[in-house]
Amino acid sequence: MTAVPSPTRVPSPRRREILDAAAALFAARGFHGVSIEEIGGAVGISGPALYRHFSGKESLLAEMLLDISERLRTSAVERATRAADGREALDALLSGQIEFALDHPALITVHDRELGNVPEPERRRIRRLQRLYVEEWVTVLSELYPRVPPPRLRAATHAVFGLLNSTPHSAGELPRDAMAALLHDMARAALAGLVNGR
Amino acid sequence: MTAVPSPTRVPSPRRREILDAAAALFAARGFHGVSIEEIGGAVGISGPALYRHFSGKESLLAEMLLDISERLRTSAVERATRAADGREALDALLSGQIEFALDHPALITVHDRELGNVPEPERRRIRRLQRLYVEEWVTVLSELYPRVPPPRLRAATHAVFGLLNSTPHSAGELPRDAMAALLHDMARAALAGLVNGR
DNA sequence: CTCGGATGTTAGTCACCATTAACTGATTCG
DNA sequence: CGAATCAGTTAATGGTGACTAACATCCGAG
Repeated sequence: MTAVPSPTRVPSPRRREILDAAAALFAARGFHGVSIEEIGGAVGISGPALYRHFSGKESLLAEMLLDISERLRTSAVERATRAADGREALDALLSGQIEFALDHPALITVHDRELGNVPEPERRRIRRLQRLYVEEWVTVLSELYPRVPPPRLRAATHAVFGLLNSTPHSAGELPRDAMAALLHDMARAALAGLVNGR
Repeated sequence: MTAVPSPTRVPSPRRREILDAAAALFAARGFHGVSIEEIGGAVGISGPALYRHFSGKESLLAEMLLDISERLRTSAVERATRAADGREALDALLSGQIEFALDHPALITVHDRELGNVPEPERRRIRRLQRLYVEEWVTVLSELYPRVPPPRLRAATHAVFGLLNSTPHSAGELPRDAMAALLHDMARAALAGLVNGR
């Protein structure tokens, strides 16, 4: 009985390597469009060897999404609490999400595409983390725009995520720094437009 | 030899029904995550009966994406040419995209998710239509913001699409009209932020 | 030195799935 | 009345793919 390492806190480099390769493949052709054999091939081992590292294809996906959700949320909490005021907190959240989206477009893609393929125990946990991440933003925004009701802020948050996560679509259009600045400015303006209305 | 009706201009109600059901399923679990049997089941017929209407699963997807791309683009061209000035044209484009995104979230989802699963002759056509759609926006925007270089406008356009297409994520947050107005305002503000910079 | 665990490999197995074949009942139209 | 076409049905077929089994190799302790 070879114990498959569960969500341990010290992931072997191999596991991470596999997760990265799988993310790129899933982003390109979708979870069901990629075979175990291909994922293995992408890291130089072949097919069933993956079962030495993950208990199955679905749990590989689950761990991938769980990891992404956790990284996003903990980073958000850290950044928001470090900030002095609301405006600074918002900028910190924006920078965090933009950095992540620019550094890991494949993860962004998989993250909002493949939740429906995660089996049920983990699906709930991922959803929970995603909700917490959104609520982190809503909290910051409601300090900044106290007159805007929370459902509106939630919708606005999702809209901003959509804006920031457009990076996989506008891949080579601009150099990284210019893209980061553009997204930051547009997002901030969009949120300001929230309160100005028409 | 039963002639399978190709992209005809008068789609039978049955075809449309099948396309709608398939779109919902693809949006939920991805192209390869849905079986022919399920698609048939969703419209009350079973499995192979689909081949009376489409020549295969891939061509079903191809037709779906082609139809979406065409609707988006022709609507954009019509609206833009009908408008009096740049500002009006932009508002018309915004309204069109928002209306579509609110009415057909599943189509939006499939549209930017599944292009990679369309076989090659049609893939090119779809890409072409998508590019034309983007260029329609870029044209309008470059009239409105003549000092902003086109690559920047293109990136901004993708960002705005991301913002507007967030509707599948913020499903029940707001009533439809409020959501439409919110998205419109945020998008316009985001684009204005394009030129103001910081 | 050797034993055990970690990490691979190749060769099944078993399910599922897209597609085709063969057949059936309606409806239309000549 | 037919005959053809339309729109279904159920029963193969063939391929692919996730997962398991059995076997090999490499190391690092004891």
